Formats: sequence, C-alpha cells, structure tokens
Amino acid sequence: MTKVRTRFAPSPTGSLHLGGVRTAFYNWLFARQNKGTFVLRIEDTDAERSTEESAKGIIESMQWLGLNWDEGPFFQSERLGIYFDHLEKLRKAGHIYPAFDTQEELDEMRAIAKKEKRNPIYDRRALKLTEAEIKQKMDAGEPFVWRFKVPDTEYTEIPELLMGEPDEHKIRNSTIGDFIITRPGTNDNPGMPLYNFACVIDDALMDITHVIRGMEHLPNTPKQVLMYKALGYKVPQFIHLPIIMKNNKKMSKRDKDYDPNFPVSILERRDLGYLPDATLNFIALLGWSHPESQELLTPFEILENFSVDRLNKANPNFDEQKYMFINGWHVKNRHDYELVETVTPHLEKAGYDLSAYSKSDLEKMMAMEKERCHLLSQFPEALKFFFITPESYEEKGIRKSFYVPEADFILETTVKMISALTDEEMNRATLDSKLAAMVMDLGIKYGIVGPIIRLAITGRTKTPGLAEIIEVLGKDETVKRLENARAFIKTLPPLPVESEATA
RNA sequence: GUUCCCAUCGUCUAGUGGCCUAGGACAUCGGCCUCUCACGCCGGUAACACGGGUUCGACUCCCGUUGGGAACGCCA
Repeated sequence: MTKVRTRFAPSPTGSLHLGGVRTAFYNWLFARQNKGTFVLRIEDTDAERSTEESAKGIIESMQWLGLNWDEGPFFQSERLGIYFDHLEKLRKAGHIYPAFDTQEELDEMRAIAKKEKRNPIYDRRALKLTEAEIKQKMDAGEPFVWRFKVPDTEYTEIPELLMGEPDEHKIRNSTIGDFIITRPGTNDNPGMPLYNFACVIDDALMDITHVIRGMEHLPNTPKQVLMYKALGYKVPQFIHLPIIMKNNKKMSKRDKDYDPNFPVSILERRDLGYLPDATLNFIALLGWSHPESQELLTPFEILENFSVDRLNKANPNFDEQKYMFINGWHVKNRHDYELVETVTPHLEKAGYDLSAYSKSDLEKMMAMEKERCHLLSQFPEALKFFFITPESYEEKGIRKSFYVPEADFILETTVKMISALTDEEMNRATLDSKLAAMVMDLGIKYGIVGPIIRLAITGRTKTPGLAEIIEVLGKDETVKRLENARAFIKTLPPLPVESEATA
C-alpha cells in the first residue's frame, strides 16, 4: 500500500478564506491520520492576479491555524520548465494542437451555442488547419494557445470517493470539449500553463494519492483524468467536498450582501478574535460529524475521529451563531495565562495602559470575563472599567440604585469596610464574606446593596462578581471610586415625576 | 440552456430496512441557579420535499417530479 500524500493548492489571488480553510484542514487531517504527507503548493501561474502578498497571507493563515505541511511551499511559477517539457511530450504524442482563434471568435462561438441551447464546447476548427498553415501562422508570430484533444472514447471515469455513484463517476467525453492548457503565446514567447495542465503535472510529480478539493472542481476532473492518461501518469483518488454556503448562496466576498462584520478572510477572523482551534472545530463540522455526535472538539479530537465515510454530500450553510458559540466554548476552556497572551494585543489596541496591573491581575480578569466573551475582541469593552475610571453611570442603574435613599450611607459603609482591610484580606474569599457580613449588618437585601456598589465602582449594571472586581481593582482605587459615586449622588436632582408616570 | 451534484427541525447534523413515537447541537421560548450579567442545569416548540414502486416492513433501496447548488474562462 502506497503512502498517502495530499496537498493544498491555493492560488494567491486574495486572502485565504473559510472555504479554503476547510479544504486545507481536510487534506491535513487525511494526511496526518494516514501517517502520510501533506504538501503545500501555491498555484501562481496567473501572473496578472497572483501577488506575493497573498501568498504570504496564505502561509501566515496556515501557520496560525496550525496546519503544518511537510513539503513546500512549492510555487508553480518556479516550475515552468517542467510544464514546458510536458507540453513538448504531449505535442509529440499528438495529444494537443495549436489554436489561433481570437477572443472575439470564441465569444461568438459561445454566443451561438447559447442561442442554440447547446453546451458551448469548442468546435475543433483549429484542428482543420494543415501543417503548412500552422507553420505559416507560427512563423508569422501569430499568437496561439494549445488545446488538448479529447479522445473519442465514450466515457471518462473519475475515481471519486464521495460524490456520485460509489467509487465511480462517468462523464461522456462528447460533453467535455478540447480545453486550453496554455495562455496565448508564440514559438519565441510561449504562453503560461493553465490550471488543468499545471495542476495535473504537479499532482502527478508530487505523487499526490488523494486530491481533496471543493465541488466546484468536479467539472474539471474529467479533463484532468484525461491529462493524466495522456501523460501516462497514475490517476489519483478524488474527493470533492460540498460547497460551503451562506444563506443558501456560495460564500464569497463578492457577495452582494457581504457583511464586513463576518469576513470570509481567515486572517480577518483572527483579528476579530476568533481562535484557530474554534475555527477548525466549527469548519470541521461543516460536512463532517463526530462518530459519537460530539461537537465541541479540539483539533486533536477531530484528528482522532476523522474519516472520509462520515463526510456529508449536501452543501452546508455557514452559521455565524454557531461559529460564535463554538468560539466562546474554546475561549472559556483556555487557560487564563494563555488568554492573557492572546487578549493583551486587543487591550493594547484599545489604548489601555496595562502597567497598573500584574500578570496575575490580568489572569484574574481573564477568568472573570472568559465566560462572557465569545470573541477575543469583546474583552476590551468587557474589561474597560478596570482601565478607565467611570466618569458616568448607566442611566438605568442611576434610577434604580442611586436614588435608593440609603445609597450614600451604603457606599460610606462600604468605604469604611474596605479601608479597614489589610493587604492580606484583599482577596476574593475574604471580600466575599466581608461584603456578606456588611450586608447583614446593614439589614438591607444584597439585591439592593450589590447593584449600588457595582454601579459605583464600574459605572455599569452588568459585570462579574463584586469581590473579584474589588480584589483586582485594589483598595485605593475601589475607595476612590466609591467616594466619586457618593459625590455624584449628592449632585443628583430630585427624581423626575415623569419616571413614575412612564412606569 | 447544457452537463454534473445534492435533498432529515430556522441552521449544522445523527440515522446505512425493523432499535424512530426520528436523536444531538446552535438559535429560539419557558424555568432553576444567583448581588447583576454571563456560565451551567432542567424543560418546551420545531424536520424525514412530493409521487410512485421494491419489501412482511422504508427516513433508510429504485424510478420520477419538484426544489437547491456547481460548472460551462486564454481564472484557479
């Protein structure tokens, strides 16, 4: 049994998007699981659209996701000699022929085909050219492309593992048409190889055993199989994955209702605070399911359980809410110290000064908020009150808590209690019991006291627990804020009558 | 239009002829927990596209209809 070899072969014409991540991940999984080899190849034969920046972005994305490759990255632009050698081989064997048709002529042919409700396949007019005619045109420097002569055998069989009939997929050759394998060029200045050509040569030469890619490539596959055969190479197994949709449409950044809050670019997702493990977890579930129906998985658990026969054939829809939920789960299950590292850039980006807090303080903040934040980018807002002393208070909270007649007295009592604490007592557990005892003494319900203190020290009505906050905030800052709030309450105008009326 | 692919709750899915009165997850709606929020826990609503076969028996197999998707590039 030959060793499994898979590859991910993106074109560097933009950022790696979520659909590409799925393809890359499945290839990676399949290789890793079979103790095989995973190859990264950059398909940059389209000089017009390919950019170095995109290639870098793709590599960065793969690294960020942890999808490590064993060979590559190979760049097709550096392998042109190989393709031209193969072109020569095909030419000598009579598998290809030059075509001098202009773009306009081809457009016209397609228009006619459409009008006649036919599949627009090439009519082989260039095949009628005599040797002499061809030579004359070539010598004159007329640009031409190379077309592959599709054999007249009735069917081409695709070894497809997922789609269609089990293990077999037949396409009628009459529906294929002689496809172009190079861009236009002349004898002196040959045209660049095209996808269906370069891809086959590379997959063959790189000994790829399983080609796992999106369904949109299924119609290319018979052409490629024909190419393998013409070249005398072994045809690999194909696995065509269903296309990831969004609102039942192909997910794309060219989409009309594309929402920048939900980017398709994986690097943009990263900047928004999505975690690589969560991304892989969510993406894996788009078309694959765990044998025991578990859904919250680490990459390792996915690897342990992945199998091609649990792949789904129908196009899945990309569900942002589930992605967010899964991300939240992964955030929640990260160690606080890891979170400090990944969240710190987000806090700095928000302009916060972290110097007032120790590493352990920051870890405590993570512990406080990680069950609330589904995205890393939500931490700055959630943690804002630790870095910025509140200058105003939530309107709703003021009405509900600061207008309580005992509010000032409660805050005063709290100030006294906190001030009397030793440094050793400034910990969560002690603060908890001290607060409870104070509430008991006050004889007022915690449900009233708590919100008043909360609002005073954070300016908000919804936060983590009071003891945790005070512990991290420290004695001085807490007291300062409590006094601020007392001063604020004194400036409060009498409760407007209308608020009663509107209630 | 042509060729190809697909079809279970709103969404992702389990299901490979009897275990299905169709299971789980997200979302949603109730409730519990609680100093708030969140987390967590408990519970509810919600699906086999339709029509024919095959079979003792069909969500599962076959055919058709309908619906959805992809490709039809001198892009990949």
